[in-house]
Amino acid sequence: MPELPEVEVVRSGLIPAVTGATVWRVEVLDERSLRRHPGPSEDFVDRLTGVSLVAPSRRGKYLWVPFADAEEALVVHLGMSGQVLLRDVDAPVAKLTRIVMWMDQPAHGPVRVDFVDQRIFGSMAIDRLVPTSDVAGERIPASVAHIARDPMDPHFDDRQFFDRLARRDTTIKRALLDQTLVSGIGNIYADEALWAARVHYDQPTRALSRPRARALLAEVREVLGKALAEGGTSFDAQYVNVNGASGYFAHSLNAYGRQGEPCPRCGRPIVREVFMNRGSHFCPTCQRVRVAGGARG
DNA sequence: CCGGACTCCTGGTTGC
DNA sequence: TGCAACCAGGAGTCCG
Repeated sequence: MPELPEVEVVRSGLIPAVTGATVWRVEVLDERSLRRHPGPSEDFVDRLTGVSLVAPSRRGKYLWVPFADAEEALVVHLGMSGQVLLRDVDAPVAKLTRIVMWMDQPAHGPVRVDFVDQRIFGSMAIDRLVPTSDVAGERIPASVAHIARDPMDPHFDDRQFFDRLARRDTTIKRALLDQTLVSGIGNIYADEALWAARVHYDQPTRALSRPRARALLAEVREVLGKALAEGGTSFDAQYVNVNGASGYFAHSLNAYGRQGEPCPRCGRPIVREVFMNRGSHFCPTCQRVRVAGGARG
């Protein structure tokens, strides 16, 4: 499940290949990967063929490559299983490849960018760029404008986040996964940050004290930052690859996928419960629901 | 505003 | 061994 760190690895890997590149051919092998493109695949191909690209941007789990005209961008979401692969122009096309783009980059020469996606929850689309509501001169695809800034964004407003969190009548993991409140966090890093901060996934946000909320956000940044660092070290510039949980970050997980194994902090077994139709991994000893004014749950 | 159900999807795993 | 059922879940939409 690609989350912020994995998407950022893809973004940074794409920089040398696509910045200043001109697209000269596009082939859509599976139209389902264009589900979020408003129009038929011919429209996607026509609008992308011949354009020049600038350096890719990211917000949360969304990635986009603006066109040099600054009016539109190629928007990418990896979904559950999406990968962006850089290949030689005549390399064989891998199984499950949904979209293939050929481009020329002045310094790097010809390159092929393949969008591979097993489960097809990911997508590519062309969308117009609109100004952001909070930073002058900054633009974002219209379809991404509703997504909140991520915690690694220099313009992320901590205080506004805490205020919105406190005002919400919901529980903390639901809030962490709500991309309109804070973006980039998925199931894996939510469980990891909650474990690190000793917060139960079903903790009501209104009963989460400001200091504990502050500590949780710090752990979110710690977890994402660590994953970014590990992704950065294992990244091969010739081959942009994302494998999510089974990929490079799996070995450093404390809670996610470790049900039955001892909690690295207290030694008691990690438990997995189904919450929001996905697995929640936590230590029932370290992570307890607290109600306002006391400890219990 | 909130949450639950539903939808999209298929390789790998489990169970009989 | 064969095959069906099940599982993983990001995000949008609809509905109560």
